[in-house]
Amino acid sequence: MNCLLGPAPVSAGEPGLWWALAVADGASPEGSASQQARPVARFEPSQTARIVREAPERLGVPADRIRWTAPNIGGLSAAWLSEGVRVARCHDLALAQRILRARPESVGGYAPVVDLPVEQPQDEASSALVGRAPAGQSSFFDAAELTGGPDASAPDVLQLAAELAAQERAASASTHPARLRLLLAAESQGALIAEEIHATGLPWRADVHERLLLETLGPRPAEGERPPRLQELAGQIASDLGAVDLNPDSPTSVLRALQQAGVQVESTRQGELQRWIEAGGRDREQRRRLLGSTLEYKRLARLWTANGWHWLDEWVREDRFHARYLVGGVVTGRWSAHGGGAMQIPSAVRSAVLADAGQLLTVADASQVEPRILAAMSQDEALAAAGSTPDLYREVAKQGRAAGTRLQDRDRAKVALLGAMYGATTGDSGALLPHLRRLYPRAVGLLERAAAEGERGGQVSTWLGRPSPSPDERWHRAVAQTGTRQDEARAATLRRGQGRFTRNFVVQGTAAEWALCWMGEIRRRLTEAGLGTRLVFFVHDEVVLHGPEPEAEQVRGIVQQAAAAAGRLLFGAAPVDFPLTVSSVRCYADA
DNA sequence: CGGTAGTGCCAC
DNA sequence: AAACGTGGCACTACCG
Repeated sequence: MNCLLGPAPVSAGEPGLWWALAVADGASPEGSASQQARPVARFEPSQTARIVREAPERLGVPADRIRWTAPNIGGLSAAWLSEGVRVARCHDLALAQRILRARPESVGGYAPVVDLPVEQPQDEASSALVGRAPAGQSSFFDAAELTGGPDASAPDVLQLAAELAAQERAASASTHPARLRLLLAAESQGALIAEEIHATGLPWRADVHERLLLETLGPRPAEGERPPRLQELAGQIASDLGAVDLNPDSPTSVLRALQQAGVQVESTRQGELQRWIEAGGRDREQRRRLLGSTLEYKRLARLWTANGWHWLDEWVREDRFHARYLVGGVVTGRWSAHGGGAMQIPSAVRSAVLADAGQLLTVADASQVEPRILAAMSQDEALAAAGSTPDLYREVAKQGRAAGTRLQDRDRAKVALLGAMYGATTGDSGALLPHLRRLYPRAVGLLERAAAEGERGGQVSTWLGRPSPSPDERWHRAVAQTGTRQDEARAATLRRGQGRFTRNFVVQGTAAEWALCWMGEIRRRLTEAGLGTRLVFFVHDEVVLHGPEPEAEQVRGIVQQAAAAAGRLLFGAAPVDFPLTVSSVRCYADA
């Protein structure tokens, strides 16, 4: 049972009111969506949480059978959460539309009934405004509030019903309807999860973080000044390199000073400086001493600027870091994060992530997801066999040795596989590719077909059916331009680049789908078990949960079962395992 | 002066 | 300097 939420139709003459519309499951016959729909409530848009609470009784349906349907569910969910209301299932019409319209011809020529752009979650400033307004409004209603007067262009609930029907027809018309429906459900569930993670927040001890900063950088400096330790290092660099007016924050300035001091590098990157030191032979120690202060400055300056006092002021409130995720924010379907750099919390500050008293953090990290995904997608039996062991790379090396290839050890196996998925052509991984192809023709074949499609300018899809974006008009023009040798070189470079993108897209995107299903399964199981433990953080293939210590053992089991269930959801009787590293700890840094 | 490209580093 | 995928973010240098 779908329950649609949206503005009353203009014809009803109820401006400013919303309706809840019950729509039976399954694709409705064309054009009859509104006839099958039954209005079950009319209410102020600030009352959606109440409507959600009352719905099971009004509809005579258990709460977990109701699929709440609206564009940008995240905005609604934020209001529901603030009133302690959590829903089991939803369908986000905007997120679904973004997936379906990316390649209409593969979903029966889907055309949106109404345009439903995916909205960014509000930043802190505008959510403060929303905080003064009655809770429970959808984001487009907020927009109307802020600009004064109702938004006449906001689609009404009957239009939304027609859109839902169009989306269901599109899913049915796709090559793999069940997979696409799973993707739309998982993406929608993601919107709920992202909002819940944001609302709950990752435990973050500001005092511990501040002590760390004090110990490594010295006391907090006045605004516009460097911390003492960095100031000291700046002086040290200047004297080591014999450059008086050196600005250590300016790569140009540092590079000039380095070159004048006889350091033969082309950039100031850490890796290149390290390589120069290592290349020093007998002089290595001397070189290390010469660049020591520069390298140390870079390390500490990064901590200061990215996760220093400013970051703490801005992003940590009452010992919680509230990560803002954008579901499907990356073209591949990965989540991105907005604000606070949630997807790049460096290991250096994870010691400030500490469970509350009596609680534990359960941290689960999925190992080697992408090669396992590749094995499952390509149904490459040999790679799948490697993927059914805890260390896929080690097993690949074993098979490589047995077959007499150059994939002799774990490191080479890893470099070869990662290189194949990224489209490396040079160096070790390029040289190992033929060996990998010999061992795993189906897996490498899948990657090479995806790359070829990209080079042609075509689209590829993930396992569940998320299409890659088409290259834009400029790309096509540039690729068609082959008048001169330079044109041809440029066209070839662009084609290869697009090929690398589509090659990686299928694997990265399918891995993101697995992770989405994993989290969805975790969420469902936590709810069904009635636990107080919550998801509080997510980074691509890692989840963090926070909850009462006595629940931890059960939670570890749930996280494990959810990973296996995600594998089965995507690939059926999964030919590969998705092993996790799971631990329950007081401190994130100890996981 | 604000916008933006370039640089470099963090995460996966 | 690019090579080998996806991002965010902070800083400098430069441009209109």
